[in-house]
Amino acid sequence: MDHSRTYSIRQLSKEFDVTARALRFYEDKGLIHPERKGQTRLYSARDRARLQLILRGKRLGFSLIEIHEILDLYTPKDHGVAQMRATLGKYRGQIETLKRQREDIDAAIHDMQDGCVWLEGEITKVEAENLKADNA
Amino acid sequence: MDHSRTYSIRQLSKEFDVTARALRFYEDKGLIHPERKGQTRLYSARDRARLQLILRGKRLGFSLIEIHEILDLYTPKDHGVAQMRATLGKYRGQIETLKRQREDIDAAIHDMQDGCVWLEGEITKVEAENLKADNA
DNA sequence: CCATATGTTTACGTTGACGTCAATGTAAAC
DNA sequence: GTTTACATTGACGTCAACGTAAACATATGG
Repeated sequence: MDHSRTYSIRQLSKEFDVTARALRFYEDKGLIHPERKGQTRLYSARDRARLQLILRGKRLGFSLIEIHEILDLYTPKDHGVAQMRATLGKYRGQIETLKRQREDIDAAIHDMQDGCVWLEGEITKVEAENLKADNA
Repeated sequence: MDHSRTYSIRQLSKEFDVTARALRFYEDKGLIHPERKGQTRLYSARDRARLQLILRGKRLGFSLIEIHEILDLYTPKDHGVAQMRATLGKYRGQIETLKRQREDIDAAIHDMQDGCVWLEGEITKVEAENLKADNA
């Protein structure tokens, strides 16, 4: 994890399996701010980290706007205690959101596991009947 | 949880805070199939349960198409052992998907909690400095 | 009897998140 | 030097997931 190297748009898009178009789109929406060497974009390790956060946010079903707000929480801006307290509140709100989401996931996993157990039972049932029929 | 009663479109939309338009849309996409008394829709407890699953899927960031496939897993269709085995595979795949998603969530929660701790530290730091300045 | 509330279908509008060109630049490879 | 590969910026297209508006039926209370 070399912190000083840079990445081309192709390298990043390949590594994370997103299109270059998507990366430019994220930049357009203010989610990443890669440097420019002339015209071409140079992504830093920090940009890479932000991209990881973006993609994780997407996997969790957040919109780009929401992800933008989340990313803002990661960029330190110490504008007085009041601001910091407000940011702290946002952190906690975000944690609550995520926890609720985890409850949803846990419920879904349990449902699916119950379904698995039931289905396995049904399959063994049918197989038992097939055996009985074979022996008749 | 009376299993025999029915719900109007308004009742459901109010209870789950979705518009009637959305409910009709979900029906259009084949996600729910309420009965009709004449023209008007009558939602059963089963439809209500499916709606819950739909909304949970949405909260988890699944598309309506994906949710449709998930819902299919909930509707029993015993078409031979081969089909059941295939369905079992889909169940397990879905479980894996959900578990990966939970790892994402856990990571995000940890990040946010780290951020909280750090921010709390910064705030107390600044407060300490303010105190020092007051005593000077 | 009429207003109000709730229901319906059909159709077009909108927003988000990109995809898909087109026209152009640049840099390495042959 | 020219082809090849990858870069750029617009501009328009597209798909999902609804919103919104029009035009109408049904029923219920005052």
